[in-house]
Amino acid sequence: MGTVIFKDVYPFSLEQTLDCGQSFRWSKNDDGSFTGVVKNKVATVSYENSTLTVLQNGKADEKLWREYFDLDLDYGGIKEKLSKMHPVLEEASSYAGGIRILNQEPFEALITFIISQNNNISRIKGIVERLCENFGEKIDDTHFAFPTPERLASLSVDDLAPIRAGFRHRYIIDAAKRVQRKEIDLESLRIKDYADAQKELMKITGVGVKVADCVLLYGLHRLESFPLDVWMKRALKVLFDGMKGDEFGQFGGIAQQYIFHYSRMHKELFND
DNA sequence: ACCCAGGAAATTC
DNA sequence: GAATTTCATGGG
Repeated sequence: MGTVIFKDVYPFSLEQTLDCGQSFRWSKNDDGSFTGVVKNKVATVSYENSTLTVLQNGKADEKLWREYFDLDLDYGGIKEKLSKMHPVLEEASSYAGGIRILNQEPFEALITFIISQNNNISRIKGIVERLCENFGEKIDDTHFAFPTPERLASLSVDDLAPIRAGFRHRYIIDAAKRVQRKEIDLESLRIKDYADAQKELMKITGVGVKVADCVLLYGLHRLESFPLDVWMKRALKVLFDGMKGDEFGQFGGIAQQYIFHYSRMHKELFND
């Protein structure tokens, strides 16, 4: 077992970061810590007094967790900037300001957000769990790595029946095959022109604008991405007087997460 | 039973 | 080409 400790981590909230619909692989423990799988590591993460502690299997990997939790970015400063843009964003930033945009693996982000379409978060988690149990490498008794593109590309649509993702099965296979054949190089999308990167992802059957934006934000750390789902469309209309997603600037993705979390926790704002 | 879900493809107008 | 319907499944 390895332990990694990060001090003076602020602003930060495990709950807001790991249970806000950007990753589907973390579960909360009774003591407030979270346990999940990143790459081939099982980790239990806790946060107290501005100290983030990661307990993982294998050798302590400081760099991995620093990147995963985006600890080198100045969220305090970004929060301040965003707060000046709009009064409701100031409110949302103050409410959900502990969120970090995770650096998830691009392929995992691609597949999980394909699964997310026309679906609800609790069911998405179940499907992703079954996907890993069935096709991911076993790490310990109860934890499995996310399946590789090669493994998923080797499957037929029917092989995915046990995960019960319905019409999305063929989308998952198509995505895995394109990545495995290197028709799509996910890493190259980190620096590509945003519209081109979007277009590239949308070659995959089952990937439209919204899923592409999520992959770019959560898998490739394109912080200007502003995914528009049903919640966000509602929020922009009701709370932001019809503002458009591209009006939030280079850290729009962070603003989007603040607004998404704030809106989900304040459903009463949308009872018209 | 019903409605909806971090949408996108397929069909119809 | 734009608007509507369909797609599988199950949480609430």
